[in-house]
Amino acid sequence: MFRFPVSLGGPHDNPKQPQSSDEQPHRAMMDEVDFFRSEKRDDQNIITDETKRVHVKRENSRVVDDDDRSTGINTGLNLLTAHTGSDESMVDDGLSVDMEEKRSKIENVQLREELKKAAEEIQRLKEMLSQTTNNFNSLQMQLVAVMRQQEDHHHLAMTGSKDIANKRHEGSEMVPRQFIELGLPTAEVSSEERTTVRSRSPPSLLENSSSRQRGKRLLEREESPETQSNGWGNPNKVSKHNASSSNDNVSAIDQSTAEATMRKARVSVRARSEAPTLSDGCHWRKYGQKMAKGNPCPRAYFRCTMAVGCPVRKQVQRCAEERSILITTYEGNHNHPLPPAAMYMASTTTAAASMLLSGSTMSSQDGLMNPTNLFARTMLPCSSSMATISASAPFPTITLDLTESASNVNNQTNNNPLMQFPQRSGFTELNQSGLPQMMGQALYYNQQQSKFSGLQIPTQSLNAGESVSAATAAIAANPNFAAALAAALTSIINGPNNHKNGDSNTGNNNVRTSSVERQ
DNA sequence: CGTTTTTGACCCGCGC
DNA sequence: GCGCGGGTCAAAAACG
Repeated sequence: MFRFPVSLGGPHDNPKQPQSSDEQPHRAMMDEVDFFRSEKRDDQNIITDETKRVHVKRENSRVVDDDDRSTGINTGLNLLTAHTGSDESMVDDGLSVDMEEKRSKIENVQLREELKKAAEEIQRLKEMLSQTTNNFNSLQMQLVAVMRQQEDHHHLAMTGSKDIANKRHEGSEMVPRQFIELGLPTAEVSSEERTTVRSRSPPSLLENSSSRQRGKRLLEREESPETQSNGWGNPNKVSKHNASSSNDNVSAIDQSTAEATMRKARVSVRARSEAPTLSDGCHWRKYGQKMAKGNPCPRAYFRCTMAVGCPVRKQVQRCAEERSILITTYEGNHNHPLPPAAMYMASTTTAAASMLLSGSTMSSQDGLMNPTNLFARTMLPCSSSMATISASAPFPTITLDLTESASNVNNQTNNNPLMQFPQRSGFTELNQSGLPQMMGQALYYNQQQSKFSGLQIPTQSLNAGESVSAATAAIAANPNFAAALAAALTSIINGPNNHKNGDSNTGNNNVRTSSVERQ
């Protein structure tokens, strides 16, 4: 049902990648074998280029025969295509020096290079996965919006009246507004609709906040880094300039408004930690510290420094009542690839922000029906103390309370699928910052599912790792790519210590089919 | 020497 | 209008 045009482009743009990643194990193994058997071949070999090539092929075929006689054809193909270069260099070294020591060193260097390549490949796949996840979330939000629109139309048709015509008009507005606010292409939006959105959307965004002017000011501030690629400098001048010339560049304003709005949604994480900050995989630069009223502990302000102009910020403050509790508030979405550890947290903020903002941008007439409340209704019954949503705050905020005792957490996770993943990933250790993101993923999934299943809390739900794996499986038509990506996903999600979830790969198909069935 | 942290100043919105 | 509080800036200091 979903398509992933952006992410699918990655692997297919580089058709070598799946192949190379697929070949890594073979290559390493072959090289080892070559190393131990090299002396015979060196004696037999002749130095001309042609015979070198011939030798390489024979060498590889020998190895294949020794290792796996039944599948000689396939492995032979792999070796012919991928091993020629390294083997040739090895032969050259053996001929020029003829010392096993040196060859072994070269072998080691080659193996390290290959490992490095493999690591880079994995890293690239992880980044692609991160992007895919974000795109997936955005698409999910679009789907929710469309379904909401359909629901509204259905409801309005049931209670047909004159007022309903007006409401329907609002409902038809809603979707394009939603699309725009998500920062997605507005090609589907007609110019007429865009005009409506232009004139009405910004106020509607702020109506839900407690202070319209405050929101307006923040909106102006937050526009500047988005419209200017230079980052956060001189927000006031830029915003004023933008405000004065806003009539000229409507789409830019819409885009910046959407992104600024996205940035306003916050995900707050309460966790016990003796460390000054929660290590979440990102690079942060502290840009300020303030003594907040009512709290003897200072509040520190950080911004992401992994990319120039990244709008993500976080606030760190210790709880006044209990100093061991660290409250970390994330705001915004990263505009750059992330390492896996950071991807977890970033995806949380993205998903949570998407939920909150979709809620805040839905029509205000159906308060409890918006995704934010779907989120609440999905999450809170399971663990009311684990996640709370603050709608009265100036910014919509999801608070994840991770300070519960381990026993409580375990008890809850037994019945709460949302907590399965954190529990698995050892989230009780605060430095394992995977949980919030996993929460976000799982929450998002559940929110969507609850939407699809008639707003019921799913009794059988996907955990975050499975959801990601499911998306991966849905994306990857190429079996090689799927295998490589699944391996990478498993390593990302489960971490190095958790191999018992190796069967999650086998569960991917089930997850995918079940999720597809739901759709 | 480049990067990060510290810290006082500043800006802005809000309430009185 | 004024003070307060939250948030940010930017120069200086500290650090690696």
